[in-house]
Amino acid sequence: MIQELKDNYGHLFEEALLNEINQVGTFKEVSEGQKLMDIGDYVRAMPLLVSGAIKILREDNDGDELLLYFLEKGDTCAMTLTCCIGQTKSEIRAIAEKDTKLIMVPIQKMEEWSTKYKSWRNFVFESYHNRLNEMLETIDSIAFLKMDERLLKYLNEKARVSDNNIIHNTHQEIAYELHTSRVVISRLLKKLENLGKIELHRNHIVIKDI
Amino acid sequence: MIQELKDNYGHLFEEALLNEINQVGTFKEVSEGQKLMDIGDYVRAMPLLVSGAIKILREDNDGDELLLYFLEKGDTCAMTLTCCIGQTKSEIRAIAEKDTKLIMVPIQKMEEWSTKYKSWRNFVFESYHNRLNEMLETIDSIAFLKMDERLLKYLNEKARVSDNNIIHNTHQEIAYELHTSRVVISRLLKKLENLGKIELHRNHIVIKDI
DNA sequence: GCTATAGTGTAACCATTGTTACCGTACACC
DNA sequence: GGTGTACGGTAACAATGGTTACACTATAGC
Repeated sequence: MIQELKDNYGHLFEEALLNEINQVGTFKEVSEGQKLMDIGDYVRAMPLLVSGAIKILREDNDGDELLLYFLEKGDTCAMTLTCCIGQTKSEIRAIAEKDTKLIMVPIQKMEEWSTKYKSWRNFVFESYHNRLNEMLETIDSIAFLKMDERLLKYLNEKARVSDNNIIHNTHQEIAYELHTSRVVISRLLKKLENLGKIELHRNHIVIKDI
Repeated sequence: MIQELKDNYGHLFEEALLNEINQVGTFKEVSEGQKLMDIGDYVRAMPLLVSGAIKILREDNDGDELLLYFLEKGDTCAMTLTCCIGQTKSEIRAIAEKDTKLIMVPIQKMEEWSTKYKSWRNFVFESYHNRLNEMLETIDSIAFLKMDERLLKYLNEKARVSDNNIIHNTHQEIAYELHTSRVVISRLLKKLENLGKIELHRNHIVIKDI
């Protein structure tokens, strides 16, 4: 595990902290589609992403979903951080977007490291910063963009995260994440195909012109 | 200033920290409608709210606005925190919702106090936590609610923040903050009046049934 | 009092998105 | 190969919200 740590967090943390993480952290692999956390769950450990990607979703009382953002390697979940401290329940759902490796750190260490390591404090603050900005991005999209623009942005983001210009999703799945209906997505995708931006196939979409 | 500090932050911070804040902080009063910070501004000090309220707004490239949330006494601006550290520009606009008193703390102290005072660290984390949750609330509203529900929520929130069931705003102003048009707001307000929930007057609205 | 202006009410119309319904096709499973 | 199911295309319609246009009224400034 120490190698993964050094590769992904070596530029952030000093040797001593890396060693501490190595001692108390547990390595975890999750496969695509697996749920890491759900709304209402209590949080007992903090994830440090080593590889892969995790999507963070919000859900309302009627069960309607909405994709908030993705976590990638080098990221951690800011929601978790605050939940740890306040002992509150999770407000979001986390699902592996693809096969993902992460290191789980027990929450008790949070406080201790915040005192001891400046790099840890900076990492935590930076994390909050990134997450807040991603939330702003999300708000911008929902508030200011029309559905076709949101869809295009979504497709590009998906392609970027999966590092692949082929998106393996059904129209229904896309509709869930953008909180709209399958028919609307099919309609807009067809329009994008006619514009030459994508190619539609059963169960996957090829991004041609990003 | 020390009295205001003790009244509003005495339960959070220890004596020593209160004294430090008192020494390096500067007292500031802003009147309703005054702009505290704009998008693109660099941030040099961190505000601790003593009384009043500040509204936080987001704007897109076309100049369309959207209300994100309110800051009230005991709050600080999490955006500021991250901007301080990263030396990045503000992503949001802050305008006094009513006459407001605050204490400005120079950003250099942030790092120092984070090492020295556990209560400061907790305050900062708590702050992030609250702001993230407020952003989630905002996302919920935009994504899952219809305009009439959003309007009702907005009116209630305004009434709560101003501690007054009379809201002194024109329909146009409300439209800006909800990112819609004046006509839509007038239409929906009239509907709410017909339902007996509010009373419409020139330049103000009375909330009857919250 | 007269006038200009800001604020509000309302109708008519349009654009976008959501809903329902139905069809054809690919694919897995038998 | 036959069948059931999931996936996607599309039409028709409804609902919501945005736009334009215009009328009326309260108020401020003269």
